[in-house]
Formats: sequence, C-alpha cells, structure tokens
Amino acid sequence: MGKRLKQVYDAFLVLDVEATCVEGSDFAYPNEIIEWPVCLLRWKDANVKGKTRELEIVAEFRSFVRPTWRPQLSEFCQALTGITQEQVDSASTFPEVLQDFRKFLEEHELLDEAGHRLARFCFCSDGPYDIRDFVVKQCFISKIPVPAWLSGDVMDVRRVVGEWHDANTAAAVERRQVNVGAFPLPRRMTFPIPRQLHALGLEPFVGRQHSGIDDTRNICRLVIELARRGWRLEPNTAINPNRRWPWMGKRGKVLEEYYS
DNA sequence: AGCTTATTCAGATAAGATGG
DNA sequence: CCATCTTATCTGAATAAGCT
Repeated sequence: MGKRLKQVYDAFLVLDVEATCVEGSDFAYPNEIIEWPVCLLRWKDANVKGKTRELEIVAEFRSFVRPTWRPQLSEFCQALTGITQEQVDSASTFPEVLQDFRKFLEEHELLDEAGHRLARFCFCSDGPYDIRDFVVKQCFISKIPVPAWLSGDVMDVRRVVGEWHDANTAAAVERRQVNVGAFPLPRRMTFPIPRQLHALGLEPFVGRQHSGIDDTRNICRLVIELARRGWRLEPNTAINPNRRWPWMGKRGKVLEEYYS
C-alpha cells in the first residue's frame, strides 16, 4: 500500500488515439487520427500539505475525427479499431475537434482563453506514440502547429508500469540481490495493457481492445493504481513538434509518390 | 621477468521490435 | 521510407593466470 505523496501534477489527461492504417503499413505511414478520447483525472484526497494518493476520473472528452487525406477507412483499420466509416464521415475534422477539446480544457480550468496553463497537467498514454508521432503527423496534414499545451508534459504509462514492475516484483528484487555488483542491471519490462493490469494486480481489461475510449479508460485504471501505490507520476517522453517523415512535402502536402 | 592464453568488462556496433 | 529503445553481438583493452 502506498503512502501519500507530494505529487507534481494537479491533473492528468489520459489519451489513446486511434488512427488510419492499412495492412502492412509501418511506422512511417501518414496516419490520420480518427478517434480522440481523453479522460481527465484529478486528486480527490489532497491534504493540507498537498500529499495525495487517490486519483479519480472527473470528466471525459470523446470525439471521432474525419480524416481528409484518405477519408476512406481500410477494412483492416475498421476491423482493428471497431470504428466504422459512418462514424468518421459524420465527424468533424481534426482542427475542429482540437478546438472543441480546448474548450473542454477551459471548462475544466486547465487552460485560459489565451491558451495559458491554469494548472499543472500531464498527458498520459500507452507507449510514446500518441502525441510524439500521431499528433505531430496529424498537425502537419492539418496544416496547424502542434499546440504548446499538448507537447509539453507527456508520460508514457507503459514505461512507468515497467519501472514499477522492475522495482517491486519479487523476481526483479531477487534478481537484483543475486547479481550484486556487476551485471547489465535493470532490464525494464514493458508489456501490453492487459498484462500491465495483471502486473498491478487489477482485474482484466474492460471493453474492447483498440477501441480508443476503452483503451483510455483502462490506462486510467493503471494510472490510478500507480498513484494509489505511491508512485510518483511525472513526464518521461520528449516531443519534437517539428519532426518530419519522408512523405512530408511542403506546406502540409503528403507526397503521393509514396502511396499509390 | 617475459611470454602466451584466458577472462572480464565496457563501449561500440548491429539487429530486432515497435502501434493503428 | 522515421526514430527510439532494448537486446544481442562484436571488439579491444585491461587484467589475471599459467608456464618456462
């Protein structure tokens, strides 16, 4: 059981986007975001000294997003994410959804109208990809800058769970004791969400895997449990908003020669 | 001591995995 | 086709050990 801890952040925004893909596409593909699900977590037990342990979901934002470069979803993508063509057809484009999301952040007193931070908040996702890759790609395609409030503080929850696992499991502790002194030292374990849940002693995955909102809610369970166990939650992922991929042409153009 | 061979260790390099 | 992280493999220097 964790002790109460002075935590750095007031709020956490757990995010797990879904994006377009085709069978066999690799990490350089111009993925377009098609679902933007976010849960807002806040402390519910901060004492006078600001020490906390209990996080709770206080709000959810969820919107599908209509892709513009390749508006038609592949069969593969629909099967993977469970998202239908109709759902994206009737959705807004990314810049519009981002505006709505910004309003959400203002309503919850995380940003002011000028986009300044009103509280310390940190985005959380499973793996480093969501903001580092998908958001950066999407902003290029949408011809908009990556908002500063989105690229600052990012925590890869999968990695944190791995670090927690290394530091706390019997196997890892034993390994460390046996190998006093000279050994390659801590190999960090990382694994998919269902096994992360198990590692933290939680009940199995709830909902449908690769559904953005369900993934997001399960990541929330991980973050809440890490906090409950007294683990400090802080950013561990750098974002380069100007990162470029080979298919990026001038002024938001996707070079078509890469994809027939 | 002088030489050779083995062992260890650290750093470099190569290879593999990676989410939607 | 990118970038990053992790693991495995290689390499070379330093060290240790064995031998005459």
